[in-house]
Amino acid sequence: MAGVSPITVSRALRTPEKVKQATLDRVLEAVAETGYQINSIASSLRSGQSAFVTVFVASLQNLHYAAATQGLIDAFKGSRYHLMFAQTGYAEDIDVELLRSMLPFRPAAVVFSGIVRNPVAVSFLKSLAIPVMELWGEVPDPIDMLVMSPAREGGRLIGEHLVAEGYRRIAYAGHTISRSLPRIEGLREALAGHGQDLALLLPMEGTTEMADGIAVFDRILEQLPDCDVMVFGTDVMAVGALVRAQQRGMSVPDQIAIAGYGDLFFAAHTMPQLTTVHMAPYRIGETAGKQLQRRLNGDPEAERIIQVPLRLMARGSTTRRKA
Amino acid sequence: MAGVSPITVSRALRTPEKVKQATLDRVLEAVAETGYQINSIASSLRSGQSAFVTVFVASLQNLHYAAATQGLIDAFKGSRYHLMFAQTGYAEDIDVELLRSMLPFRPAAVVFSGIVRNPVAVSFLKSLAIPVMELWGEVPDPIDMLVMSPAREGGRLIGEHLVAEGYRRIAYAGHTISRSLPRIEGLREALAGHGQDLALLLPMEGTTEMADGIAVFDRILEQLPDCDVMVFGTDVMAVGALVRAQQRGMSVPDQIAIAGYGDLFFAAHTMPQLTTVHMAPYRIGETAGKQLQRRLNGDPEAERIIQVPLRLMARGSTTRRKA
DNA sequence: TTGAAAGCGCTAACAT
DNA sequence: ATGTTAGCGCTTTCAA
Repeated sequence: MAGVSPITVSRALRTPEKVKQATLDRVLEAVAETGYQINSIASSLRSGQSAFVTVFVASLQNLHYAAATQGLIDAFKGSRYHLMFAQTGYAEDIDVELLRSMLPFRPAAVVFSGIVRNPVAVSFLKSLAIPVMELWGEVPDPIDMLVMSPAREGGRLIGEHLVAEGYRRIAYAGHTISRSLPRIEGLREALAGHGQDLALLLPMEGTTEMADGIAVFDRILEQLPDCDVMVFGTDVMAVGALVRAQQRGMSVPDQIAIAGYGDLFFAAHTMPQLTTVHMAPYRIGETAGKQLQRRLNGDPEAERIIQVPLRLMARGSTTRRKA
Repeated sequence: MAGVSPITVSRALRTPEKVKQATLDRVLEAVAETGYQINSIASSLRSGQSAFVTVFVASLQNLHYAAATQGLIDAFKGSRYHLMFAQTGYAEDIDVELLRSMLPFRPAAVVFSGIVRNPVAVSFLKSLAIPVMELWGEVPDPIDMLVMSPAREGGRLIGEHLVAEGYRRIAYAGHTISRSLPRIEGLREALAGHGQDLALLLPMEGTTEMADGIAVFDRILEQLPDCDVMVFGTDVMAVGALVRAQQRGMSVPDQIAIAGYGDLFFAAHTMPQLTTVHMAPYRIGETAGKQLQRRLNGDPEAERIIQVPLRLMARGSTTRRKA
């Protein structure tokens, strides 16, 4: 229709600078008129260049993961890459079978909302020789690229804050393994710097819903009756604890202080407002998407490891009205 | 390696029943040994059978959408289809440009987390002749398939409940257009059945965050000082209002009752617990995924329109201790 | 039950 | 600056 060969159309669309202006105009006009849409499948097959980035997200019902995923989507908006959901699974226990299931699409890169720990999966991913992006975790040796939230620093910030506020009988409840471990270590380091330590460490590796916070509040007070502050692995549990404190008529923070982690949307609106650590999950995903694209575009400057800073949100649930 | 031609390998993997057992065994062994992975791109190109389902989700940071998306992902787990994120956009104002951007991948179906209203987009989608799944909305004429939450019924449930509890000066604040309109209509219908109507309708079409609920609480009382119950379009705003009531020292529900919509995870844990309507968003996505697969597999029984029932969660924020 | 030939729509490589 | 040829890896079609 434009009186040119197929390859010229291909060039007009992919590398317009290699086509004479007049030809380009005719091609584009014909494209517009016919509503021609390139067939990416054929294009990928011939060029060997896949346009897919596979994304492993454990659960979109986790607000942090959802926000990070949205940041990732937004970062890829307008790019030539398209995001594909993988058959979901927790990054921590991804197995090779799950990874193989994405291979038929020859993804250009893979993103995990988490850290891949299974050594077989790790070496498999390395063998693929495509960019691999991990999120969140504080690990020294990522598979390839990593955008992390410095959890150890987060724990330290809480610890310093609690010591400064004069708390002495400190309990922690929540996840203690993998992603949460550095946070607890940071917390204990900060306490140790002032000759203190956690008075109680209550590991809860399963779900952490509001009801768990409500239940664990009582358990902590049973095991540590003179506890003066409870630190939770997630804001959701912390809010559960706030509710339970109110139910039991205990004043927060005077009789019992409460801190969370994550700064979810309600944390600034509880009564009292919840002390927590802000992680900027959207920015984590967005940063990961941008870095990954630089890498995919062959930018040699693209850094492998990026930290997204977090911030202590010291609020009323731990802030004592000084006497 | 198995001593057979490529086509036999193809058959062994796609239609094993058409291959002799002995041959099949040899092929599968060779596949296992070599780690052969089919190239889905080549497969799709030749067969014309796409393995992609494109998903338009406005925002994963919306808990309902995130849950529905997770349901969708889980429903497609283990199937031959893979979900692709579209360049996000609100289904309500999707334009044809956005739709065209997915065409290069020749998707087998499209899913919208919402209802497509733009008439140009609607006719474009119809012209594609692939299954189109819309979610949530209560519309009589979906493009193709629809899994909906009967919002009119939801509004009616709230209305009947409020009348039964004896409320008279009823205010509604929140979205009033598109998806929210049937809910308001249902609410007003229920009230009308008892000779009542909304005393105040406060349209809020933008964001609806906790801070908005806090702010709008005051606005409602300014405009309707003798308001006895506030109904909000989302639980998030309703919780903001709960917080504001407590700040102002107003007892809920005695001085002012509050109801939300959506039954988010915190609704059963506020003080008092929040009256709201449960929508089962995960189930909406999951149902959509399952129905769509039946359709893609050519099942003539696959229904086009499915309702996922909702449930009134009458809780303390509107339940008067009867005298 | 298996295979040979052809071709899906595009683009790399090599002309011109 | 444009075109010719070939072929990406599979599966459809037809044949044996």
